[in-house]
Amino acid sequence: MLNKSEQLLFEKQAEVAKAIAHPLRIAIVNFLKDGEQCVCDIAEHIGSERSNVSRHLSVMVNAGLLEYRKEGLKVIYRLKCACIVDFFSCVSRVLKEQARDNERLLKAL
Amino acid sequence: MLNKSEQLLFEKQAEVAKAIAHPLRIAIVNFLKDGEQCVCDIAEHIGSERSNVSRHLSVMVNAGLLEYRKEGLKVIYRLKCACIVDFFSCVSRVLKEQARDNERLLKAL
DNA sequence: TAACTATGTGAATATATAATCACATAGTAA
DNA sequence: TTACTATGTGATTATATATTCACATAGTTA
Repeated sequence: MLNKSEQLLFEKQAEVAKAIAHPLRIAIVNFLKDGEQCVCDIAEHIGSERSNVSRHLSVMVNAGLLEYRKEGLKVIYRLKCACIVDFFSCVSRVLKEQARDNERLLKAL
Repeated sequence: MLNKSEQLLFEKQAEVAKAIAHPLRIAIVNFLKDGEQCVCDIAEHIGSERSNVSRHLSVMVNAGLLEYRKEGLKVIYRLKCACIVDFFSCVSRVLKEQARDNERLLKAL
């Protein structure tokens, strides 16, 4: 059976994973890979309401994925850890494998 | 602005990420790192109802994270891709960074 | 000062996800 | 055959998450 500290660790890990697990947030992370951006430009880039983007950003800040600085009226967000790229390389491998499975399935029909 | 194919990719990636982003599912993945297991033993190990575990397993199968084989009455699940380890190494780095931040904060008080 | 802009948040709603219980099914063993 | 075991699923409920709109706030500019 799982002990308390394992449970706690898995909960923490799940929080971080949840903070990534949304299409808009993944789009934001991909945008920020190329450099820091203000809320307003992020919202325009991903095509969503500023208020909504603002909430998604705060989810990621709370999870420790992003950090920000203020510059006049603007708030500028950036990736806190470049290691997030590793995450996507893992996900991509899963997706590629899925694509291969689908191909095999099609051929078998 | 995001184009259609980018949007689709981010949705696919989010699906995979969501399939990992739950404490019980992370516990399951960690258990399966040491080798394949049947539903019944997984349920006992993580301390949850079999029906619930069964659903979590099917979420991960659908996302392409797990696969299974049947052996008599039992259904035995295993990781489909060992690369999932990379994902956790990324998450761990984020958590370590958070811990460091907290330490700094404490010292400043 | 007043008007403006970027951001964030409360409240409401919509939607998705998780957990539980009861039950169906399929294989096993007597 | 009957009784048993492991698994999965329908239906319900509980909980969490996402979105939108209206508005408040803070800094900017005229």
